[in-house]
Amino acid sequence: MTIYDIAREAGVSASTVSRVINKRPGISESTRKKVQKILDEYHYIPDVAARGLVTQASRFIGILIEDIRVSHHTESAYVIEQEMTRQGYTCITFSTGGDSKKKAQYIQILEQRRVEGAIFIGSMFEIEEVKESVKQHLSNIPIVVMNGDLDLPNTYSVQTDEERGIEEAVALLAQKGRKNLAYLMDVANPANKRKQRGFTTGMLRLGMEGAERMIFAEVDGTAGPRSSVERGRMETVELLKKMPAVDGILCETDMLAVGCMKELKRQGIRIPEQTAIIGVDNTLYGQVCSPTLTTIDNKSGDMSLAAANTLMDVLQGRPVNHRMILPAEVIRREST
Amino acid sequence: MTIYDIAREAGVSASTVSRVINKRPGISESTRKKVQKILDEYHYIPDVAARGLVTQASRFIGILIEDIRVSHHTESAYVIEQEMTRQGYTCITFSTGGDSKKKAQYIQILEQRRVEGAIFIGSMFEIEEVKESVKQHLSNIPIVVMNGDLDLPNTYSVQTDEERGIEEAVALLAQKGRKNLAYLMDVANPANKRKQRGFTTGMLRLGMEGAERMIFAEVDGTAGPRSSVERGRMETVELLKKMPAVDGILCETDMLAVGCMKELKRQGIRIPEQTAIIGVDNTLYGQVCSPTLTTIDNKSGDMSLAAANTLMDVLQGRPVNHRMILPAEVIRREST
DNA sequence: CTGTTAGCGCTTTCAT
DNA sequence: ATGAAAGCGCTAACAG
Repeated sequence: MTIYDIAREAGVSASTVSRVINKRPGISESTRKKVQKILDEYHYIPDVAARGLVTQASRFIGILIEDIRVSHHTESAYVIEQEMTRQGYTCITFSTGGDSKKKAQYIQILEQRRVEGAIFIGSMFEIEEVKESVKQHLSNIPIVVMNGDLDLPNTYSVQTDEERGIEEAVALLAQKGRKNLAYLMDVANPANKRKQRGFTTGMLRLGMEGAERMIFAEVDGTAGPRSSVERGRMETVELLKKMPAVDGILCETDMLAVGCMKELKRQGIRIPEQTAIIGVDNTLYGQVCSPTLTTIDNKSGDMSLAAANTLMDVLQGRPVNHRMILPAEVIRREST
Repeated sequence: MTIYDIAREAGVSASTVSRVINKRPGISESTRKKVQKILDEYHYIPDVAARGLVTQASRFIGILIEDIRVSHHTESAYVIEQEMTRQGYTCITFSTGGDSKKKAQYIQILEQRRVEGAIFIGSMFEIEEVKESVKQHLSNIPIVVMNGDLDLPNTYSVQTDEERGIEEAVALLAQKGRKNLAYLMDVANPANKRKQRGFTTGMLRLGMEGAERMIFAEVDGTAGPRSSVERGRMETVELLKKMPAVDGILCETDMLAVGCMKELKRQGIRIPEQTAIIGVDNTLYGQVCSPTLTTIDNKSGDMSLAAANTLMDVLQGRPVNHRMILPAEVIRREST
């Protein structure tokens, strides 16, 4: 079914049909009715790709995520997709994985599809290869980076102040009388570097010595949820050997914290009496485990909405800041 | 940058450039090199929509999910997207929500985008409105329904035998000496109806009387992960009132089971000594909670792969069965 | 108010 | 081996 088939059937020209479809003014009510009837009869739906070819608008938005299975990424993808769909755009979403070459490949796919804008979810996109690829392939469409920054004329950054959130968490631990704090790290990426800095400054600010020494182990690789739990467990084994007096542990992610708690419980260490635990992300896992987990909520829902809105603003020519920072919030539960 | 710009720059015709891009034979090595050089220089990427217009192939696959935030749906979307991307297709994924009218709307969007195939994830698509909409808008492309069936000439069904899995779970409970079994239900949908039937037959087969009476409460609405946990908790409150002697509870989903366990623990009921619990879905939540949850693995990863493969098979003209059923597996953990 | 024409970026005969 | 021309389904001037 093409517009010509409809036109022939209705005894009018293709442009008239087009006008009816697009609700353009300047058409007699009678022809409109006549054409609409045929349209309905055949359940005609226009080919938006063909339309896009002439209007030069794909109505596509590209979304790149490192791994959609990570729960706060899922949440982000969901919020953005809902919002964009509501605005008449269609989202093309890819889980790129950790590999930077692959990220560049996906950027090419976005160009192939002529997306009108893009959102990159996660600080792992804050790397040189991506920046270069964006310059080459997506330099004239707006791109919003969540929890990261690419610092290009066409990129916008929406972040949560996790660094500050971690500082507050350190303060909370200190206030609870904890003296021997450790920081458990997950995968190395820019956002996590910022969190780590938050721990260091938080410690220094409270006059706690040897912050460096207390930072634990850095691991490379991909941050799958299942692997993070296991890593948390293993890091805790090591931690307890090196620092038996530890009484407060700050974990870079909830999943890490969940693994950490598993091991502490296995060794008969009571939470929070002997050791307090704090995670990051405010996932459902932190509510499901027991004791329930104190966590730093990085407001991924708010951030996602802000990202979607920012993109729409740029797309519709409204003025927008290139950087936007939302506050994080410490959510207190049983583990502290 | 269009193919004509490249052609002019290289001093050849557009068709020659097209031939180089598509690696067609019958072109001299020298022109190929010359053209390729310009192509690389300008980082040229073809517009697949324009290509699709002439080749009549969008290379799009549509994916409809009720809610991508439900963890086994996320997993499915991930597996399918990876597989399809590997095959050169691009996925357009939508979270449709529970509303059946909305589902029909999304089907229209898939037609607008001229997807070449589609996968519907979840039994909630097994409804008349969807079937009608598919007949009207997607009657000539292959559609794979996961965990459900639409029973149309162009639809294919891939399912896990959860019914049988539940039967086995009932047998496990009986074998552990449990006499007073209850079945906690989540949201009403076709897949859950099948599970419920599994419980009933499982009970009857073991000669356990009054199966009906033991089936608990049916709730309508959307099955968000957070709401399911809360519902599990509340249903358990009711259950313990009506059936204080309950010593084995089968929950329709892990999330429900997690909520159920939360309440049992709150009331000081020991798991599994006093009451054994079994969930469905084999989510990470079941590994994170304590005690860890015995669950029925519905193999969503396998099912997703099977769905993706089935779709590819049809797309490439290989013979395919219209129905495919995979076995479920009971995973034993601490809660039994 | 409606039809004719051209063209979006690409591929594909058909000539040469 | 290469180019010219037509056309995919649609919209957008421009006429009338």
